[in-house]
Amino acid sequence: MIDEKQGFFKQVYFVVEQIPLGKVATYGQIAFILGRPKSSKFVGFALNKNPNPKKTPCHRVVNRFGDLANSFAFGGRHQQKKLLEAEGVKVDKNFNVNLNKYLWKPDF
DNA sequence: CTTTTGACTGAGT
DNA sequence: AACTCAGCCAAAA
Repeated sequence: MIDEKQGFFKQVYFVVEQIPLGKVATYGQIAFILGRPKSSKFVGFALNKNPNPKKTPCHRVVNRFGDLANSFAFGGRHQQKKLLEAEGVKVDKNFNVNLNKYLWKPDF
């Protein structure tokens, strides 16, 4: 569960870590889970800091259209695309994923 | 302490 | 869904 006593960023990392392999989540969705549906920016902001790139699968987080983030801390969109495809998520040449198929359905 | 910032989103045009 | 405007609010400077 989410420890609300921890920082907002911490919660973001926690939720992102819960995204199952082969699925993706949107910033707004994560923000909603955290109780701050309007703070979608901060989801990305938190990942931008990305203190734990090994533990936080930022590549599974996309915007509401299913497009990969404009910037990417791991080393570029190509890297992200590669990581997603390695997990069974098909990413097209425009770095877009099929949300209807791959969107994560959280249990919260 | 105040101000800036930011990987977004939704409504309006 | 193409583009713009504004809101959202925690962390960093």
